[in-house]
Amino acid sequence: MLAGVVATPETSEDLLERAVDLLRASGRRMTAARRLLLRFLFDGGSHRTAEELTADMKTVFPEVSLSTIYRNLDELERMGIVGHIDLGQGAATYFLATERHGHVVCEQCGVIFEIPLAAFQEIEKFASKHYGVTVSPHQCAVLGTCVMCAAQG
Amino acid sequence: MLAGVVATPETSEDLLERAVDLLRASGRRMTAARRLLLRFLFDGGSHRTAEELTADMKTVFPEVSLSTIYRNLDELERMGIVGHIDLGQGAATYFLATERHGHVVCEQCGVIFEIPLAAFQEIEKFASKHYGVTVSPHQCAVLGTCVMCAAQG
DNA sequence: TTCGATGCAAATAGTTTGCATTCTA
DNA sequence: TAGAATGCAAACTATTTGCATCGAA
Repeated sequence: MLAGVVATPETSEDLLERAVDLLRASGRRMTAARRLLLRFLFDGGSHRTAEELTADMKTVFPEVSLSTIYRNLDELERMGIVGHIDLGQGAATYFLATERHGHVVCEQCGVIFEIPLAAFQEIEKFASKHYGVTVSPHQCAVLGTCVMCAAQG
Repeated sequence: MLAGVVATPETSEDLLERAVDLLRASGRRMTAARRLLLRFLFDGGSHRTAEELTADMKTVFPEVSLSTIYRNLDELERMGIVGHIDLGQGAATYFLATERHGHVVCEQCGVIFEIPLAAFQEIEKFASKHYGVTVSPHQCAVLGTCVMCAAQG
């Protein structure tokens, strides 16, 4: 899977601060793994899998374990700090929730493209009008085929 | 997972005929499992998992195996007879490809709602204009929360 | 009678969980 | 020093694959 388009969070400072505050406020502890995960989430590229994040972190902190990363990502997601998309094919990718956006993912190579929420308006309208459903486009990905893969047949 | 809104294929006769023709034409064989799967796909409700389909089929043909169903669904999908969506959470659901549509899925209870492709136009436009990506909305699902689940908190 | 299709069991991938241990507040 | 968090290994779910056998054409 290739690296996707990188989210360039405009408020990543604020978000990090919020993350730390929320952790503190909820009686959680600032452990080495946690601190490092936050650093890698904020410094590294967006849209990475738990495995990729763990691999990166192991270069600095070799004893960190994949399950800790999953547990922390889960927690950060419940706190609204990160989001993730899961295509059902391959691993889920995690990203900072600084800028809410939808996704289009190439089915062939897995590159991820960000789509502004505005483009999801028609879907939101239809879903709410006909089914009373509130959609959360940032948690999903529409599949597609990118130029490169289309060119290769 | 509750049963979703049922697709009411308008051309299911044609599609079944096409399925049989395609199978014959490509040198494939009309086995008991294959015939039965087609029958259950066309007669039963839409949006069912491989496991659900297998369970249904076992009531009539107990020795059928899950792997056969996966293999056949895969084949039928490559032939354009069925489609499937995979939320990454729980099993993928399969449906007849008679009527192309997108999906919105309730994250809490899994009910599936169909969204007309027209509602995906903005996404298609944006993806093609900015990234050169061709999207296939029928193969994806946007997550959301249905009225029932929203009411329950 | 060939070779596509099947059933079964084992393998796989991604993620989650149980539990004894470690470390933060 | 309480109990949150961790690492490790094992469990789990959905799906795929290997292989001997079966059966449609």
